[in-house]
Amino acid sequence: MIDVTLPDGSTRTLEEGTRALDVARSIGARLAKDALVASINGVLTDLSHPVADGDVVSIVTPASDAGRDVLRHSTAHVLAQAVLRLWPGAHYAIGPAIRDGFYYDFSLPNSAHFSDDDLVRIETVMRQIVAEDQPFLRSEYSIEEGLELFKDQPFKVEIIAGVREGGSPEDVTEVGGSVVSTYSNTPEFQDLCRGPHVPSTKRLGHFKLMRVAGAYWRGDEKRPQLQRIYGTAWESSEALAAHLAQLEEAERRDHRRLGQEMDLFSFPSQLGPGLAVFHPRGGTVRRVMEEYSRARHVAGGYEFVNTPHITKAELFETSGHLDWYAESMYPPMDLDDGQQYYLKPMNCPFHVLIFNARQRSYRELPLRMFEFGSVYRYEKSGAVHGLTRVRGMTQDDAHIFCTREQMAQELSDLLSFVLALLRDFGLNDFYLELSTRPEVKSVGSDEEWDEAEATLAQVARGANLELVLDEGGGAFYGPKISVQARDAIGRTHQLSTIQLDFQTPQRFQASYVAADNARHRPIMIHRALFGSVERFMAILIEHYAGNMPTWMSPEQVKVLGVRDDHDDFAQDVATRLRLDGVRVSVDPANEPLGARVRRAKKEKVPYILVVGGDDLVADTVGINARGANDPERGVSVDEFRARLRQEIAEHGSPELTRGA
RNA sequence: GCCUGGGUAGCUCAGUCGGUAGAGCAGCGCAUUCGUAAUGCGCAGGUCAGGAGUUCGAAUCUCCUCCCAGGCUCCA
Repeated sequence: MIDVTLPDGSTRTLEEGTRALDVARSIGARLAKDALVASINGVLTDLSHPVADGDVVSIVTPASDAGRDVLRHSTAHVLAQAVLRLWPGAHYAIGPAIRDGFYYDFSLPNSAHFSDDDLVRIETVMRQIVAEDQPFLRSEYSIEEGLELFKDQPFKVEIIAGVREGGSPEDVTEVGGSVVSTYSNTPEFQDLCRGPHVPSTKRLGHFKLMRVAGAYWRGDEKRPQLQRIYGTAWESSEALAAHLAQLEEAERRDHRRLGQEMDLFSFPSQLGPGLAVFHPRGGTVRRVMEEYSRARHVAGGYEFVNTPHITKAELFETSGHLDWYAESMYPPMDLDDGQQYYLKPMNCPFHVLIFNARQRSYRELPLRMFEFGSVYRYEKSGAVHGLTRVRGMTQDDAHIFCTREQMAQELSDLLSFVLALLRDFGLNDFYLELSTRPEVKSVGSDEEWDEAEATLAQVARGANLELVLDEGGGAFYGPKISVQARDAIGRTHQLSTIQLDFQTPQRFQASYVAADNARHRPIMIHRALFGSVERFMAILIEHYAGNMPTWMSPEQVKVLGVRDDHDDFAQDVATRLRLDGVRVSVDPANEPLGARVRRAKKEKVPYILVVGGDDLVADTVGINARGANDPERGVSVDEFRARLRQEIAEHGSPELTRGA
């Protein structure tokens, strides 16, 4: 007999030769029925795996992160089986579980491609395989046997051979260590895989194939491009439906769609990809964002600077950007005197020149220079995406020059400043990411990097937020903290970045005179809070689903007379609001009231004021607020003005706090 | 940049076999005067992304270019 320990600490005595599934049965028939895989001493295994004396065993069911991963991975195998059934001779590469689903990469005979119709056919076959209730059977082979077994599958051979030659960690994972493990559910289909898998295909079924895409083999653009099929899979049809509903919600909020509908901005094709124009309404949102940011920066002790959009090559040679990023810079303009001029992709070197414009004293530090700096980056044509990835953008960019002694305090003040500003824009669910030195593509000594990383890590830990490590994700000149924010539908966006840089001041030989009368090198902090104004606006539009808080709304109030003999009073109300600084317009009564209310609602105006005969006499308005169900009648104009002034001043968004 | 799929009126879309363009919304005009999500009638609106080719004839077939979408790669 053997003893195993369960997650609650209890033990169970079972016969020798017992499998994980038997442990589940010993706990309960219902659990045994739900069980997908087991975790033995923290390692996920098939249910058929034997347990030994002293093992700690827990049973993994579908409605858990581990369970969903297994479901998705097993569904990917079924996808591959279906594709091989439909396209004999297809080559299959890898098919992991990913967030919300799975994918599998293929190469079809005669360089054929999947079409959208093919997805339907494949899904049909997958459902047949599920209905056939095929078991997932594990086998183990030597590497040589594995090479023979998959001799017609070049991608599998490459993976196995990779393991034999030392192998990348991914390859070892794929294969299952120095033993080649495979899963077959029928003689028809066998796949190289570490596992574990669900006991049988019958346990799958709540999945949907989503799309076809090209993907480079091993993620390397110099390698062949494979055909990738993406799918999503869940533990129940309800969970699947909820996921699909979430995708629809994201589509409804898409800033590109809302930007069009709300007349905020557009991308004229005459300008080229990734180059946006802001229409008056979008321009208003943008202006309000920038004005508020400026006011906060003034209060935060920043000085305002301005720099040109083009520069001689020398500047970016000195900064080092041309060494690493020449490909994603617009090509240079060759001018008459043989000089090359570049559009600027970054503001930092310009700000260093301002620092260097005269001798600096330690008394001036920290010196904080801020600029809404427009930069141009030649993003690959396939990479541009709405306002979130553009070729021309404006960064809310600042560079802080300070001493080494000041930097820890400055960074921690800065982090508080950043979070406060983001909260003012209505984001309040954050975590931090610490990005360290890149393996290639970096400059500077190990000591400098170690000090910079240690300082940032200390500051990040002090913020009392979840902290995630992003190994090797730093800039070439220094490590960074990035602030990640979760939006209203739970997606995360990388927003602000704070980078610590010992290199650029050296490259530009920046210095200040300290109390000891000697020259010292300042350190430099790069930081952008919005990231870019364009991208931040896109994130806010999606966060609010277009219902911008009143203080940011392009139009805050629309006044509607009931009949045209009320239009003069409507104008009067609008004029009084305008004197308060409110963005307001009147929609005259040559259409029925219902039609005008409907239009204003579709425009997402926060307040629709309806004025009729009663209001004209009593100097009141009827308030139809965005997100509210019933209009509020007979509110005095002055009362409404006071409420609105307060709401705008506090940056409140009442319809959100009302839960509408 | 690569793979796949797209581009028809300001927007959303229809357009049969290759026979020369259509709806709804928006816009404009007239009528309507109305208390909270669509008043009626009329008018106007198009180099079918652009160019070349095949054809008696091209929105439709072929090629090239531009732009968009979803991925991959990249993201200072």
